[in-house]
Amino acid sequence: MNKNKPKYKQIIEAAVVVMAENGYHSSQVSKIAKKAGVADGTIYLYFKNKEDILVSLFQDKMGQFIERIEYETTSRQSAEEKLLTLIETHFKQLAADHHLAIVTQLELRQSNKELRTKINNVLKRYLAVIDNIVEEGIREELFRDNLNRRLVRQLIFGMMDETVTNWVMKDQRYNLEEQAEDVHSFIVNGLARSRS
Amino acid sequence: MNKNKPKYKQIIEAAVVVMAENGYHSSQVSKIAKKAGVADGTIYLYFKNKEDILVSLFQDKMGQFIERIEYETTSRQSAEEKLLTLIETHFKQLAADHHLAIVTQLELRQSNKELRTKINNVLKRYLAVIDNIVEEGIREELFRDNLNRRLVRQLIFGMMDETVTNWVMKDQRYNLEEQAEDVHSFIVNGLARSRS
Amino acid sequence: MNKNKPKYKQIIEAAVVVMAENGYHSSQVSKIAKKAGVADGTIYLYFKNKEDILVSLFQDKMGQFIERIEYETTSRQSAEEKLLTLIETHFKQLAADHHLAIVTQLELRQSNKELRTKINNVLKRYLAVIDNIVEEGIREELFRDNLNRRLVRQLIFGMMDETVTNWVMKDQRYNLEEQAEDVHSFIVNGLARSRS
Amino acid sequence: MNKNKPKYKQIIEAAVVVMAENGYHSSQVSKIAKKAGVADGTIYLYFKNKEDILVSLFQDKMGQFIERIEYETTSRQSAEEKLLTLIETHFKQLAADHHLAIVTQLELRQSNKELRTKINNVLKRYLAVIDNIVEEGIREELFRDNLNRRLVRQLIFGMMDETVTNWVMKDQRYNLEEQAEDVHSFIVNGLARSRS
DNA sequence: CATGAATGAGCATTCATTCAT
DNA sequence: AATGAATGAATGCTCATTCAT
Repeated sequence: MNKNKPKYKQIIEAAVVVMAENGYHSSQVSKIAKKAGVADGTIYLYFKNKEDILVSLFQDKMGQFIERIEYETTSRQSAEEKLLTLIETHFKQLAADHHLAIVTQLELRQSNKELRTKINNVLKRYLAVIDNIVEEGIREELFRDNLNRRLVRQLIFGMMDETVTNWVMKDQRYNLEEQAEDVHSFIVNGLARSRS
Repeated sequence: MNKNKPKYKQIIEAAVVVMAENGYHSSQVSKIAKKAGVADGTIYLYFKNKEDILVSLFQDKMGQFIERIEYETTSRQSAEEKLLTLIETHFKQLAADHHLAIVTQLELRQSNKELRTKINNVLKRYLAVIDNIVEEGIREELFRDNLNRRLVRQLIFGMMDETVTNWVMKDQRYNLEEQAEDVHSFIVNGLARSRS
Repeated sequence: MNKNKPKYKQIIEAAVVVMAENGYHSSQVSKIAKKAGVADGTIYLYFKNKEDILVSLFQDKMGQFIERIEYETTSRQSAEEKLLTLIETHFKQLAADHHLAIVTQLELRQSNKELRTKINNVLKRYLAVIDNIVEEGIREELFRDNLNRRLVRQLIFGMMDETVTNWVMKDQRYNLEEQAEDVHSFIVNGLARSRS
Repeated sequence: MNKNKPKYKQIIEAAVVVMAENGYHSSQVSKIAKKAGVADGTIYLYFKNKEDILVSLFQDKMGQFIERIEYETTSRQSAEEKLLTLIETHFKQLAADHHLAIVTQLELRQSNKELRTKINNVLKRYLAVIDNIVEEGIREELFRDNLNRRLVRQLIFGMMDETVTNWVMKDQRYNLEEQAEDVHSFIVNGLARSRS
């Protein structure tokens, strides 16, 4: 399997750095190859084409990203705690890797619809994690059950995503992780069973 | 003033259609000119360059979009009603103009950071409208005051935006406006003063 | 006759200034029209096309230029004096009109071969003036008769032209007229009957 | 070094032919590439941009041109002989390469001031060669020393240049080399110490 | 006579991908 | 496996000229 060879990872890492530093439209294959320390042609031994680099990059990085969130949330007891951990871990990971934050929030969104569809497929796994927590909250009778479930998970994702994007657009000048608590509070209240 | 001349509007409308049908990167100036029924060079009598068409398009369309929302919400009594009207009007307008929905949710986001910054400036006005409603809700003692206000308006925008984007990515196959109520409920509950 | 109407002259004068200040390739018809205080379309009531402006400009300005030289040289007695006067008047006129110097020595030479052929036709009259002086010098037994006559007049023109061009290329920073005497001396000696 | 690779030379040669046959303004990069038998993009592996082709062409060709003149004149004994050899070699080389003659005398002069300045820098070396011969003539007490030296070398260059340009403008219909003797005679007499 | 809005042909350059070595 | 020289398609913008008013 190519994916475990060192050059595969070298190219992925180079692509993240090049794209974060130069932007999507200035990330030529030759620039990525140079940063990775390989010849242009070598790229094509590991990736089908340029788009494949970007999709692989996203799969690779988001795979780890989601695994980490799954790992951290599993150890929490309640849905409420799990949700807080999910938000905190989401923010923490992106705050810890500025290059990745720029790439996922800004640069990869400049790709065409086709690439974005593939990216959305990767995100499905994340939406499932969110959904599981919501379901657990409903079972715990913490969350209400009268909202469209598919919608709810999108809303939760949309809130976190918009928060991170704003932080990146503002050049990461303030502390992202501090906002986790408010986002969590908003969501928990939003989903809470109505006052009786 | 060029902006009121008929060709200015023709070109804007053509740009929306061309971009919705062909995608951002296949929207050549010549294609827009042809669809608008003018010569290529005529474009440049009304717009500084290609980017200026897109910025103008967004300002023009979002200007009307926001005005409509301002108009509809003003007549409502409470912050809660205003918020519902805002969400409904937001969804309704995009549901009514499929081309515009594709352009604002998918295509224009493929632009570079510079254009996206200009787009964000236009959106500030919308964020202010949202903020005013939140503030009113706080005065009415309907909404709580213990959340970061800048964050709250972003969260609300992010929820609506993600909802619309998903609907567009799913090829507008379901009814967007039906989701307004759940989004509204989520937000109102999310901001509600904590149970006492 | 169009050529005596005031707008004809306005356009010619505007063309000289615009070309001297902006260079040949940045001298758009619209710029000339603006400087002349007329509409773009008006240009075409007085000139067949853009090239016609430039040819007319050259004919007009060089016509006066040569007339002045003819006038000044006629009053001189000997061929030697006439030649000095010709060189001095040539240099003096261009030194007195910096715009014209730039246009004739640098900008108009960027035109294509066709235009330069027309320009050469205008210069024929000047070459004839030079030739007459050379002929007179031969008759006076001041100049020798063993050189190709067509060549001689070209050489004399080439010397003056190169001198002026260098002065313009050096941004007219030194005194052009001071060089007339040396040029004259070179030519008179060059044509002198061999020592006996 | 790119300059010694065969494609570099192919492109330069193609540029000379294309420019001579089509004129400066009709010398598209694609035309040069086609004539050189390479792809358009290959041009940019060897040259920074279109102007760089033209500057390189001039440096390359004029470098050889001047070297040849330096080589031929060195073997002559007196300044007078050297000057004749210089003129003859100047004329001979351009007469032997009709394409190059058209390009240097007509087409390259249509370039903008910036390119012409670069061209003038290349010519400085030629002016130095002329100057050395003049200096030698003065030391030999063949030439006089009472003329501005910078002016003299310009005048000599201007005479040869004008002669060649006229020959090219007349479609090279007569024999250029035959004129060397008269030009030489004019210059030698022009610079001769005054009769005593 | 005069206007100026409209026209549309024309071109340098980039960069993802290939393939002979 | 790795290289990197070569490829060639694709496009935003300018500006001389026209012509309806």
